[in-house]
Amino acid sequence: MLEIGIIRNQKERVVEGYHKRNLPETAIQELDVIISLDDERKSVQTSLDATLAESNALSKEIGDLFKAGKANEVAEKKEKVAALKEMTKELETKHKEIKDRIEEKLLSLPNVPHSSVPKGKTPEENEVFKAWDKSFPSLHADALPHWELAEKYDLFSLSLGVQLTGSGFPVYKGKGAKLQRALISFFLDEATNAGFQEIIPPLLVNRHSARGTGQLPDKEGQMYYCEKDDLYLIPTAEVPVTNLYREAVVPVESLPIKMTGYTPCFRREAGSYGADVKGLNRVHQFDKVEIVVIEHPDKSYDTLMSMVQHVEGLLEKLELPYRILRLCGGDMGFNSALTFDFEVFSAAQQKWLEVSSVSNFESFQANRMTLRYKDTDGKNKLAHTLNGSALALARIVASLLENNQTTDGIVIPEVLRRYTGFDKI
RNA sequence: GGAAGAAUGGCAGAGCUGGUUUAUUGCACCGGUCUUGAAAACCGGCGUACCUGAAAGGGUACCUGGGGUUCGAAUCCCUAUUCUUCCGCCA
Repeated sequence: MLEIGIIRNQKERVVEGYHKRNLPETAIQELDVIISLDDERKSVQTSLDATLAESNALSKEIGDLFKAGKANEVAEKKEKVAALKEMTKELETKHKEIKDRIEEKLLSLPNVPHSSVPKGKTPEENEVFKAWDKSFPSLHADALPHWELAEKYDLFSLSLGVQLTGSGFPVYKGKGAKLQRALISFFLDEATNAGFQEIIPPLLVNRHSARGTGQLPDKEGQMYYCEKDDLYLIPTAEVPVTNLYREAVVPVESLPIKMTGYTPCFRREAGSYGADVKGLNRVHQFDKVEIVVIEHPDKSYDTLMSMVQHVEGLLEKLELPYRILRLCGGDMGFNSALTFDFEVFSAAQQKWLEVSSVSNFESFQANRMTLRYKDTDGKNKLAHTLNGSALALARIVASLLENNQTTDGIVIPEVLRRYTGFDKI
């Protein structure tokens, strides 16, 4: 949720940013509506506070009269307070109504893109921030896509998942299962070695948490929901891990707070279809190691770059061909101010697969969940939050299988062998 | 699942027979006195959000969340949530 102060004081920057996102003019006009609603809110509060002050004073006088034994003089004052109370009620209702309307409008506005974000509507307009300048792996003639490799080596099965649950819920088996576990351990070890504290969070969250990181109301339809208990299955570890600091005030010295967590992720992916959903390209349940940072506003962009480097390191170590994109305004998520996407090249499918997304949300999430730090001047200020996948498993597995296939098996990257215990599938 | 009790400021912990209450006190923290320095002792300060104001200041709300009674509620009533203890069930 955008800070109302930013809308009031930096309106030009907001408008410019929204143009980069290609928002319709009606969305931009909302800014003025919000400002005038906020003006109204202020003036209503001024009268409300004055009315309350008057009743408070009268009540005190009534108390004093009772004590002085002048109960007979009380009636008139009581009537006055009763009249004030009517007024208070009206003003309170109005005040709440305006506040709710402002909140509702603020919730519907996306974050303001960072100045480096390119204008654009579609993924094609994303900027290649770092291209792959080495050669792609050359596969043998009978190279297979990962879903066929899975069958050939009995690594995972989507049809068994259908039997148990439905489409998009893979069942990993044998070396396929071990490979999952190896990747998770590898990613977690890399993150903890880089100073991220490991967290194992719950996989279901309440609506406050879903709202805190911005999944609600924006992505309600993308989450699995347990109606009976009013809980959501997490679409990413970002949700529980960031919400550990919901409504917290942390000392400035404790920044940055660096956390990592492995969780399965659940996504309904409503509306997806076609070739993109083949194999592990798009599934409803996948494993992911996430990194989350709570940072001082002055340092959040340096931190973003160090997170990008961390993810790059992982892909280097896995020896996968990758590139980094700086997302354009139109392709960037609702909450983000700047996002770098990582894509790995799948040699057998001949296409790039998104395996990580690293973003700075600035104060957008922090404002929604009131996550603050106590500054050296003693004031509480909104922190910045950042997160990134490091990494999402299913597509890494897909590209690993495809890129590393040879005529006599699939080669496991060197760094993973101590986790898998085998060097070839 | 059943029964009883509890939820107060960074922490501990009063108030809870309704009326000089943001709230006794202790610890922590900050400033000062003393000291060569530190500790101790003593003195002073010490919540958050919003409104108003150039500022100093003034005002309002907040004692888990929501609702109610009352001229007036931390204090009474209802409700939700969480925690503790006991009983039941159980990986």
